Amino acid sequence: MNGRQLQKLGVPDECHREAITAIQFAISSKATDSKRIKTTIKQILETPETYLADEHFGRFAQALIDEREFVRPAPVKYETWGRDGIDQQSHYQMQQACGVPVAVAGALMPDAHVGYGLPIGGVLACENAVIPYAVGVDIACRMKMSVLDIAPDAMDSEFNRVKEALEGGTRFGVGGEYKNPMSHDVMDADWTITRITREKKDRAWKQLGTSGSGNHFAEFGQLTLAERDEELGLDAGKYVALLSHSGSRGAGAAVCSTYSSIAQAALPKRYEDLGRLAWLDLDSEAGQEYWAAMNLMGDYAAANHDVIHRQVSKLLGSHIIAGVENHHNFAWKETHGGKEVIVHRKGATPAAEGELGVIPGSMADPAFVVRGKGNPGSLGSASHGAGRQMSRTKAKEKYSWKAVKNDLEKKGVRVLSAGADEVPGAYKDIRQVMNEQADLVDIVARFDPRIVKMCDDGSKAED
DNA sequence: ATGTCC
Repeated sequence: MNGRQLQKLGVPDECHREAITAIQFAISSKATDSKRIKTTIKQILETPETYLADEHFGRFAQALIDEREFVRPAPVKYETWGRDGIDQQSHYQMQQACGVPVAVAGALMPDAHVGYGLPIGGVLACENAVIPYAVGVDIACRMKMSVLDIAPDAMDSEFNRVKEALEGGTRFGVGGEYKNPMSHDVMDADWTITRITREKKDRAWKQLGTSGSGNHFAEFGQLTLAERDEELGLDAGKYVALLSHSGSRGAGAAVCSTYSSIAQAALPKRYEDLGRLAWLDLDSEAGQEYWAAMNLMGDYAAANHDVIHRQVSKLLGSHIIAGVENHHNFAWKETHGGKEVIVHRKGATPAAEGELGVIPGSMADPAFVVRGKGNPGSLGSASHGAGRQMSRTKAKEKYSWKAVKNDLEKKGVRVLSAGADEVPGAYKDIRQVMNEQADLVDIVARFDPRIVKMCDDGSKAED
């Protein structure tokens, strides 16, 4: 008897394996034959309780009862920051994520918006399991800020030199790569830990020092500290800083899709609707592979920013005197409520007590260097930006890039290239978002963008 | 956010 025949008889998919085992056992021990088996199965389906002690069909009967009694665990509760600015669809996604059977806690950040699987701005803690799409496509998408030893007025008086350093120090575009790859220790790491990292190593090497597309950027701006910060090692004052937003590029995306496909194929039938929220048990082979690959992508993304900063500062003939950096698409083993859990932050900044991070606004609005407060409700997290208030398509319809560019120049922000879908008006107000998460982070310093480089989408930044 | 084979 095959799966199709079992299905026709009304045997639930979840019990097919037990049914087939039982039938084979019963036929081989001559307790039944292929002519009578249909009738037997029908009888068991009617009253499984009476077959529990049956030598051949007991386990099948138990599986049927378990299946009938199964109820999904209720979704775990999650706290939301900035409730008014978050759409219903993001809440729907977060609720569904909280219904994943391995989920133990969740939180939604004030910049939340819809994503694949877990919303962007979503934080989800799971027990001994990892969800590739709760880390995100761009594994270890992250921020890095370097404070340079040059005077703030250089961004005006030596604009061309600064501009050339920015343009020469990184590269944008989906397939963006270098013909002659940069050198970095991360390429000496073991990339054979998984098939996909082994296959993508060469491309990853060529993509070292690149910025990608979408909301990624590299920019110069003025960093302002109202008072000295010991950890940063900076006195109160104004500085020039380089801020970059990039991730693990093609290699990270390949790791995500490879392991989410494995997870989705293994999704139990009763959880089929969870789709991209499919998880991998950390004790499974695939789970361990993903974890190792994710961590390699973390090191690689950090190296990617390292190369960008090294190149830009070298071209400028400057030195790095201080810095802050953090992943905002990643999963960590952490202890919350006395229990070790896997905390996924997808578009969320780690904000444990005392932890430094960078939260960007938009090209016209400040980024903030923040220090975490370790709020247990957000699982020690904060937003990773202002969050979109408008889709990319809508932003392109509503705004004329030329007008926006002129407006920005009046505000003292020079955009070397960008897409019309990244206009400041497409984002929520970062100051309001910061107010909404005042119980998650303290502001340490403010960074005002001055010279901005993003991926050109075709709608020219140059007139 | 990425990159083009089911």
